Amino acid sequence: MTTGRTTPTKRADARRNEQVLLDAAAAAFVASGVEVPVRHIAARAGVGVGTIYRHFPTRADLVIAVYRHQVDACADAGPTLLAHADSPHQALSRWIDLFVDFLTTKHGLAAALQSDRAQFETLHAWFLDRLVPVCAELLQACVQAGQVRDDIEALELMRGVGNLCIGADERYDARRMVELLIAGLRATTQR
Amino acid sequence: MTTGRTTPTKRADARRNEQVLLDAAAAAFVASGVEVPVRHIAARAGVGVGTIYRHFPTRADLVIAVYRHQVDACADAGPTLLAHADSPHQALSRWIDLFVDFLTTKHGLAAALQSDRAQFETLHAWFLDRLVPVCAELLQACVQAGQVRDDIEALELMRGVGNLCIGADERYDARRMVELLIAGLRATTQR
DNA sequence: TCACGATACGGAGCAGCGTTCCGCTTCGCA
DNA sequence: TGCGAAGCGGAACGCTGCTCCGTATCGTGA
Repeated sequence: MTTGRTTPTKRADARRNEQVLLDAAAAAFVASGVEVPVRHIAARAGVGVGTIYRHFPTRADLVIAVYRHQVDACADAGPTLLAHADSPHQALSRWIDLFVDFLTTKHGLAAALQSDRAQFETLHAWFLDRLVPVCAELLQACVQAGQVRDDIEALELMRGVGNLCIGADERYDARRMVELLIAGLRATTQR
Repeated sequence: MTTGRTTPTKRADARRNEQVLLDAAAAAFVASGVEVPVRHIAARAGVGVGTIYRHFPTRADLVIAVYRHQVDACADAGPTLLAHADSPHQALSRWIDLFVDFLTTKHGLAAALQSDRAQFETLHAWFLDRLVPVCAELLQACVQAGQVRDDIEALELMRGVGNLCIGADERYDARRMVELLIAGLRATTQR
C-alpha cells in the first residue's frame, strides 16, 4: 500500500526462520505433545517468542502449519478410496482408519482439538472444515448403497471419532472403540 | 497423637465453610463449567483461596466432593438395573444412559476428565475406580447372556463413552454417538 | 559501496491460572 | 476468662499464552 515494491517478498532471514520454527515445533510436538509451551518451541528453534507470534499469530496457527500436509493427504485420500474400494462402506472404514492413525500418532492432538480452551477453537474449526466434506461424501455414498443408516451427520461422526481418539494408551485402544462406532453405524434391518 | 481429645471434631466455622464452599462450587460449575477459576469459587463463597485449599487439597478433590453423591447414585444403580431389567443388555444400555446424563449435564466435566492436565488425573482416576467395577459387572452379564461381544474391557468402554460425551452441543449429540457405540457392541454372528 | 527505510528479532512484561505459605483471627475447652 | 489449637485471607510464586517496542538486520536505490 505505502511503497508496494521495495521488498516484494519476505526477507531471507524471515523465510529461514519460518522453516526453522516449523521443524522445531514438529520436533517439540513429538517430544512433549502439542501442548508444549511456546517458550520451549522458541528455545528449541533458537528464537524469541515474539518471532513465533509474528509468523504464527496463535498457537493453533502453528499446529495447523505443522500438520497441514498430513491433513491434506487425509482429505485427498477420501475420493481416491471411494473410487478404488470394493464398497462405499469399505472406503469409509479405511478413511476413518487413516484419520485415526493421524490423531493417535500425534501425542495429545485429539485432546487439544476438543479442549474448550479458546486457543484451540481455530484449530478445531480448521480440522473440521477440511475433513468434514470428505467424510460427508463417503457417508453419502454408504447411505445410497444402503450400507449405513441415514440419520448420522458427517460432522457428528467426525467429532465422535475424534473424541474416541483422545487419551489413547496401552489400556485404551482408541482404534477398537472407533471400530465399534463404525460397526454401530451399519444399517440395521432389525430394530 | 499429641492431645487426642482437645478438639475431637472439626470446628464449627470450618464445618460451615466447607458446606458454603460446596454450594458455591456447585453453583459456579453450573454457571461457568468445571474449569471455573478457584478464585471465582472463593469469591462466590466469600472466603479466601487458602480456605478452599485447606478443605480440598486440589481442584479435583473439590470437583469430586461436589459430584460424589451423583456418582455414587450412578454406581448404585448398576446392580439395581441388572436385577430389574428385562435383559442384561437393556440394563447396560440404561446404565450407560444414566452415565451419559450425568456427564452431559455437567458443563465441561467430560472434557475435564480427559484433559491431560495433571490436576485432573486424580479426578479421572476416582471416576474410573468408582464406576468401572459397576460397568464390568453389567458387561459380564451381557457377555454371559451372549448379547455382547466378549473382547471389550469395561475400562475401555467407560473411557470410550466418556470421550464421546466431550463437547456436546446443538450440533453434536453425544447420546446418539454413544447409542452407535453400544449398538456396535452387540455380539455379531456375521463377521 | 554505502546509507537508510522497511522488515524482523528478542525478550521483558502483562494478565490469568493453580497452588503455597504464613501472619493474623477465631474458636472452644479447661 | 485465658490461651493453645485450628482456621482464615490473600500476597506471592511459578507457570502459562500473548503483546509490545527498542534494537538489529536486510536489501535496495543512489
